Amino acid sequence: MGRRKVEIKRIEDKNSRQVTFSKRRSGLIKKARELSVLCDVEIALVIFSCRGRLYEFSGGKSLVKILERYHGQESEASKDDTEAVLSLTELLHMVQSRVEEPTIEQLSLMDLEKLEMQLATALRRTRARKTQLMLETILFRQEKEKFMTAENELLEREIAAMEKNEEYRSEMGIGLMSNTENHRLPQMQTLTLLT
Amino acid sequence: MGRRKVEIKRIEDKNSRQVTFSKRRSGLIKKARELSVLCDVEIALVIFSCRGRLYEFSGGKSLVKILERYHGQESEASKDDTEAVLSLTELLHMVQSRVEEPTIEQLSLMDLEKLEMQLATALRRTRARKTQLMLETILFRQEKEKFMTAENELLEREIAAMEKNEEYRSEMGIGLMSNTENHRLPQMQTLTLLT
DNA sequence: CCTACTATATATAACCG
DNA sequence: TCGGTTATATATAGTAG
Repeated sequence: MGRRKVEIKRIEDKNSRQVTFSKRRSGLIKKARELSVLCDVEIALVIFSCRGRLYEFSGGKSLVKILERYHGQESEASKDDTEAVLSLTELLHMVQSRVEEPTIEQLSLMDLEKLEMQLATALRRTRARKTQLMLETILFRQEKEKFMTAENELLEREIAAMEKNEEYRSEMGIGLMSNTENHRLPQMQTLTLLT
Repeated sequence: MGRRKVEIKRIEDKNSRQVTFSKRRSGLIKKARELSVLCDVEIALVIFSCRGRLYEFSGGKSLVKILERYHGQESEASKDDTEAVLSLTELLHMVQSRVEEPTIEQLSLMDLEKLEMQLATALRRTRARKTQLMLETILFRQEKEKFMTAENELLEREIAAMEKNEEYRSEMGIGLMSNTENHRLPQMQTLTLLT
C-alpha cells in the first residue's frame, strides 16, 4: 500500500529501512491496540530495533501482567526470601518505567541490558549470600556442639574420677555414682527425637 | 477499512467479535512478520484470546529467545538451587512445544495455566521446604547449645562443690556429705522438656 | 468455523519541505 | 531525522455460501 508494491525482504537501504521501520511500527502498534480493544483480548507486542531501542505495546492489562501469565506466581514465590529480592516483575517494571520516562527515552538496549545484568547479579548475590549465611551458621553450631560435647565428656570423666576417689576413701561409698546417666540420657533422647 | 467505518470499542455482538478477531489477528501477525523481515528487527507478539487459545508470532529469533532478553541470567541464577528448578525459559519451551505440537494444538489456555500453576507451585514448595529445613536445623542447634551450656555449668558447679568438699575433708579428715543431685535432676528434666 | 467477494477504509511508499 | 501529501496497495466489514 504505497506508490508501488514492495517485496517482503530485508530493505537494504539503511535510510529507507529506518523510515519504513518507524512508519510500520506505529501502524503495527495501532493495529494491535485496535484488535485488543475491538475483541477484548490481551496482546503483548515487543519490538527490539536492531540498533538499540525497545518498543512495546500491551493491550488490556499491562505487558507485565500479560507476561506474568508465563511465570505464574514467580514473584509470589520469592516473597519469603530474607532480603528484598527483585522479582522478574519488578525488573520489568523498572525497565518499563525507564522506557516510558521521556527524558531517558533514548536509553539504548545496551543500557537496558546492562541494568538488567546488574539487577540479576544483585539478585543472584543476595540469594547466594543468604544460603552461605545459613550454611555458615549451621557449620558453626556443629563445631560448637562438637567442642561442647568433648568438654562435657571431659568434665564427666573428671567427676567420675573424683567419685572413685570418694568411694575409695569412704568405707560405705555413699551413692553419687549413677547420676551421669541421668543427664546424659535425656540429652540423647532429645537428640533422637529432633534429628 | 471495510464497507463502513467502525468505532474502536469492544464489539458487543459475540459472533462478529469472533469473526473480527480471526481476521484482524491474521492481519496483525502478517504485518508483524513483514515488519520483522523488512526492517530486520526482532518482534514478539503474543495474543491471548479471552476464551482459551494462545496465538503468537516471533520474528527473527524464537519467542523464547526474545523474551529471554527480559530475564537476562535469570535461569543462570537459579542453577544453584538445591533441587532442579524450572526456569521461565524452560517453562516457555514447554508451553511452546505444547503449542506447536499439532495433536495438542487445541490445548486450551486453561490447561496451559494449570500446567504453569503446577510448575510454579512445585518450585515454590521446593524453595520453601529448603528454607524451612535450614531454619529448623539452626533453631535446633540453638536449643541444643543452650541445653549443653546449662549442663556444662552444672557439671562445673558440681566439680567446684566436690573440690570444696575435698579440701574440707582433707583438712578435717571427715567423710563426704551433701549431694547436689536433688537440685540438678529436676532442672535437667525441665531442660529436656523444653528442648 | 472457513472461504470468497466487493466496496470501502486504512496503511504506507515515494516524494517534498 | 522528522512531519505532511498523495497515489496506490492492502486490510477488512459486510455479505453470501
